[in-house]
Amino acid sequence: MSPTHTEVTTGAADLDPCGRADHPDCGIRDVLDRVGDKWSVLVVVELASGPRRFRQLQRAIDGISQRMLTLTVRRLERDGLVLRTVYPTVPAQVDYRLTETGTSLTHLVKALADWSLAHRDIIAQARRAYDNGHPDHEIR
Amino acid sequence: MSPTHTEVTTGAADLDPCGRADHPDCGIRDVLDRVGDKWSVLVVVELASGPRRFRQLQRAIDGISQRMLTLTVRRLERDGLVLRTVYPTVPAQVDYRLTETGTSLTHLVKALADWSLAHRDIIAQARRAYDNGHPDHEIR
DNA sequence: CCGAATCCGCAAGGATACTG
DNA sequence: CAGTATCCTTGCGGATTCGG
Repeated sequence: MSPTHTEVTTGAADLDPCGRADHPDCGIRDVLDRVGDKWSVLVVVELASGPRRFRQLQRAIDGISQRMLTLTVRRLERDGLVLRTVYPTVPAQVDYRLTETGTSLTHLVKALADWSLAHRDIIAQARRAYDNGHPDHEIR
Repeated sequence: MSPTHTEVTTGAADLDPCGRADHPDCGIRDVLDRVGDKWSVLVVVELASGPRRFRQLQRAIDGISQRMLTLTVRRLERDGLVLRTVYPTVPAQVDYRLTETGTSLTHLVKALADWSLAHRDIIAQARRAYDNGHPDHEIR
């Protein structure tokens, strides 16, 4: 019981990821709604190495279906992250490449990958510890 | 602007978000599977401002249900990103705070938020252009 | 106040078949 | 090759109720 806990504000906005000290849902939801899905980031990663054609992408991204690749790449195109170019050859030939905006995203993705690799062991260890301490508890 | 498109493949691996030049699915899937869900990042954001109790989190994060807050916070705890402390008062009182690992994530989240804000207008514009050029096409 | 447990709708995503 | 169309399963997540 600590009724005098005061407000937690304490002017401690130094670590606030948002620009504001209060809690607007920032633009974070936007990014996540855009590339937080199952495949978008992987497409961006693949395209970061250079332009790719449809089948190339599908082969490179393990487990993706044509349907999901189509949807994913269409959404990225719509948001202006990917440029889609159709060559009127026969059979049809299409290539995808990152736009300037899309390329700017790759730096973030790299940072994410770096973070993941840097903490994967610690996280795995934390999981084992948790699961060990909560034998019967099912969380996932 | 892209007057001289040049080859993005200047030696190939310079922009590769992964550590490797080839295409392993890096650790990106790991991060996204962990915090790519609907609420995790928002919880991290809120906790970045300091420790919070359950109800505080729920009130701060607009629209989240107790169920989702519980699940989210439990997963974060399991992964060692959040520390959960129970005070044996009555009624029960619990607070959540970021661990070192969790705090290290906030920097990434901030970068994400920054990117989002910096590109939101361009992306919105790209969308309008796309939707304008594809009137009847339904992508979302 | 802090949850766990249950029910349930809905949308994401996989599999398959077909077209240009 | 590069998609489109259709069906169908899975599980996320919301609403509600009950317990400590």
